[in-house]
Amino acid sequence: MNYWLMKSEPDTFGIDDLFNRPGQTEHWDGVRNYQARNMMRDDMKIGDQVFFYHSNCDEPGIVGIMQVVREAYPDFTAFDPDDKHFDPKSNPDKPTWYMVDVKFVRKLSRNISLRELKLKTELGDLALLRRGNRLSIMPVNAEQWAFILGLE
DNA sequence: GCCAACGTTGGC
DNA sequence: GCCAACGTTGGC
Repeated sequence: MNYWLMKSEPDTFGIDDLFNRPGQTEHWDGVRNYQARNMMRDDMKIGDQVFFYHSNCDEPGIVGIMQVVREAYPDFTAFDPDDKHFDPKSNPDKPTWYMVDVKFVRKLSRNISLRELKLKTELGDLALLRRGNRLSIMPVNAEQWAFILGLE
């Protein structure tokens, strides 16, 4: 089993939005970065555990846990001209973009903030903390996962 | 709102 | 294939 971290802006889709979805499940659409897509398409498996990270907000940080419940399939929002993430170069016969379905597992008892994570030398290799990192999906190794949960 | 970092685009 | 211009991300 693998561990991941996925970012979302709480103003757009936060942990509470996932909690309130039917079945507490939602497709993770709108990823338009090849590196992030490749991880979803090639490496994300059912049962993988994912940190839900709130980005671009007052207190960016890890707020909850979800799990992968459906493996990669075409991101249909790329075919919709009215969708914010429409991509005219992607077509249903040969989709460029993929998504997975994720299900709410639990909220953390508190927001483990980016500010706090940066202070932990144990997390030196965490992609989130690397300079200039902009990926919206990134791997977390087992040690990092356990360490972060230990901060809760 | 600013701006650093980085990905993408398109002219050549 | 190079690289300048441009767009986006996301912390601050």
